[in-house]
Amino acid sequence: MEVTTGKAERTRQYIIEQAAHLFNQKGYAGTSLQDIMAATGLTKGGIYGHFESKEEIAIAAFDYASGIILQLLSQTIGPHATSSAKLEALLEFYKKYIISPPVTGGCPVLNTSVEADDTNPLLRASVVKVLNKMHRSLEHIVQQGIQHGEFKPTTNPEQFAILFVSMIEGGVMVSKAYGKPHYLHTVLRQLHQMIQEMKL
Amino acid sequence: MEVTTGKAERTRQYIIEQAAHLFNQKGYAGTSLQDIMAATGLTKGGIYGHFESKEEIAIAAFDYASGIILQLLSQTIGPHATSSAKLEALLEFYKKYIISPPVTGGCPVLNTSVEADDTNPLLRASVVKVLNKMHRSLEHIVQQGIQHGEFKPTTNPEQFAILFVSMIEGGVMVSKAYGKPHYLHTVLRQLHQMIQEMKL
DNA sequence: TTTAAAAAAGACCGATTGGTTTATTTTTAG
DNA sequence: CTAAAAATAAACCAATCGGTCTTTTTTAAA
Repeated sequence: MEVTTGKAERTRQYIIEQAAHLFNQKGYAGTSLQDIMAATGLTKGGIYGHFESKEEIAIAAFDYASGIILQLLSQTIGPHATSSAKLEALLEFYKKYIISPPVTGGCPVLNTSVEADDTNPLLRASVVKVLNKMHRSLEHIVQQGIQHGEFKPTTNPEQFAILFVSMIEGGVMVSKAYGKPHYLHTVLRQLHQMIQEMKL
Repeated sequence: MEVTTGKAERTRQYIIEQAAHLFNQKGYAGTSLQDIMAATGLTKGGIYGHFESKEEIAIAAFDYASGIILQLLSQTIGPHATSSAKLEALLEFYKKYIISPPVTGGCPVLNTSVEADDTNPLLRASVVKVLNKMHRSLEHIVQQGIQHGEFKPTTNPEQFAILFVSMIEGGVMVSKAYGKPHYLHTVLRQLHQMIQEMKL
């Protein structure tokens, strides 16, 4: 009976973690096996003992990176009772996002989506899965808010979810381009106002 | 006195045009000289007679691609008299954007920004220049709208410009990830509403 | 039409790419 | 403690990378 994690699994996870930061900064095409070798301190043989291809590493790395984000988002909304408190907490989370992103290189969903949408169907599918989770989670929060008489019944949960994700991803892109948090902050302020207007 | 364009200049322009579509789809790192050779029908020698490096091609290609967008945006707002008509015309422009993008691969500003922000300072600088132009143009439209008594004097032009660009870029990213225009359309509808609320 | 100059072809370069194979080391279970 | 198994190193592979150089072709002016 297996109690502790085996060495292989730990090494595999270590490779994924290091690769995630590389891919998120330099992209899939821009990251070489040499880069991953240097970052992990492993040789090619050591790496290919755990993965079949560079693509498999990339997919695992994206799942890991996006998993971190999803987990942090979950932790962020968890402690709050009301829907508006959950949404405001998310805004606060993203306010810190640019200054110290959980995964170096910014938002893995944004980065991977832009690189993969025309070139890598598997990665694109992974991106869509994560976007779906984010949308569903936001829709659920708004839905709850309506049911609890916190938000106007005319509020459209799907519409809000799309706006929330699009605005934040766009704000992250612009802020990263400029290297200034100010742009994302403006977007977050607008989202704050939109949340207020949803309230009864 | 020079009347017509020389052969060299025409070929250079042709390379830039072909490369622009490749870079916009596959990215800088994902596009090889072989790709450009295949797309142009030229050999390496023919290409490097016009450019010193792949990076020089990439920068010229981005300037070309973003130039097309800026020109189309200018043409879009040109014919309209009022500020709100100009802004609504922009929304209409972006509605068609995903279905038939002027440059294959989506938005060059989004694509180049995401790939270059951590890796290529020169390309990033080019992106910032284009973003500045877009922001200034939008600010000017809103400014005019205020001065002509069309928009509320409390309207913040800079804020609107940031929101406009961020929302559209974010909407484009999500729509391209899903392969469905619906997401961008939702964003455009929200922007339409925001424009209405700016009116006196 | 000739001719000098410009443009493009194509061979070539070393370095690097993703990936494989074999030998060696390390781990782990009996 | 030991032997089987797992993990890693390191040499190796063909293909491709971005880029250079020389030769040939094309262009355009005289």
